[in-house]
Amino acid sequence: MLDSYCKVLNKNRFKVTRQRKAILEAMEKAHGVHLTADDIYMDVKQNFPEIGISTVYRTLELLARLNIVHKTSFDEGKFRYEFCEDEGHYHHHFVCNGCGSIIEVEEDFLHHLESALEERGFIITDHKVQLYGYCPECRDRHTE
Amino acid sequence: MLDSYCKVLNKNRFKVTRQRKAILEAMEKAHGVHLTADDIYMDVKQNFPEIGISTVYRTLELLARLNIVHKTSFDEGKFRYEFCEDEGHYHHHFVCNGCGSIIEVEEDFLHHLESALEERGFIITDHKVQLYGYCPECRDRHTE
DNA sequence: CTTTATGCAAAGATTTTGCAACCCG
DNA sequence: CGGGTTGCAAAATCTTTGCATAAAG
Repeated sequence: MLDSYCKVLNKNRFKVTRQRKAILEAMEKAHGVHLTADDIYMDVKQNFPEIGISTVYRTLELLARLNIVHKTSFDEGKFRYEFCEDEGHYHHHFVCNGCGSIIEVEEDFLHHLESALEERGFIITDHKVQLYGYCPECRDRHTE
Repeated sequence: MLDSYCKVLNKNRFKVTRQRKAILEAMEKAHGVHLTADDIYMDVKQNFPEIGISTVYRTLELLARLNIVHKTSFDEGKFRYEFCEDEGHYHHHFVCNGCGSIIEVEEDFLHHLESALEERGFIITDHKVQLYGYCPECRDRHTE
């Protein structure tokens, strides 16, 4: 798992440093949880006090560029990061208005999502869908 | 339109100030566009140079609490604001990876959304779904 | 060894807050 | 009038950047 990420780094001629390994390990340890840069910084710092927060940001940006981690905003004014493979290509989350907990959701369509969650005792008050891609104007520039 | 928002302010014992009216007008003028606080600040400043950016933030926060505007992040590191009524309760957006333009989408389910957009010449590369509400633990506290 | 990566500190960007002056109702 | 509201400046957050030093390959 961790090794495969290191291979991706090597393959792209990026160095596998202690810091990068520590960050990947911290994220692996918190599997399924959406971490902020600061969450990761605090965790890595325990065993690696010299690490700087800028290294964490730079590493996360690199991992995002390599499609190893996914960077998302849950409308909190900061970003959270998770491994891409945790949910494949698409991202379905439930955000609790009460405690702010973020829960992964598996189903494919919204009405399924909602009724499945409500059967499990959740109350859905709102949802948001964001599609990403290329609009007709940018399409040709992209496919060239 | 603007009047109805002022009524909501009055009804909740908030004052209808020149600044609040100017901010609502700026948002109405840009109907359908998702504005940042700074977009609104810059626009209002043209006819109202004394306005402060903190007034814009405080007003937007108030309007969001009153369900007049909706505050969302499009993963840009800042928030954007739009009138709630523009799309009812739910929020469907298309974000172009090329130019960053944000386009409203009407349909109700993801597969419909995607095929409809692709028929119109869009390329969909990714999507994100976020549901908001209460998890079973927070549910009772909320419905009390 | 050479190049990339790091840590620190400083800067940027966005948003929030304290407080005296101001103005809506 | 009186209390909510504003503008300003300063602070708080989160994130990025410049640069000399360190370390990976």
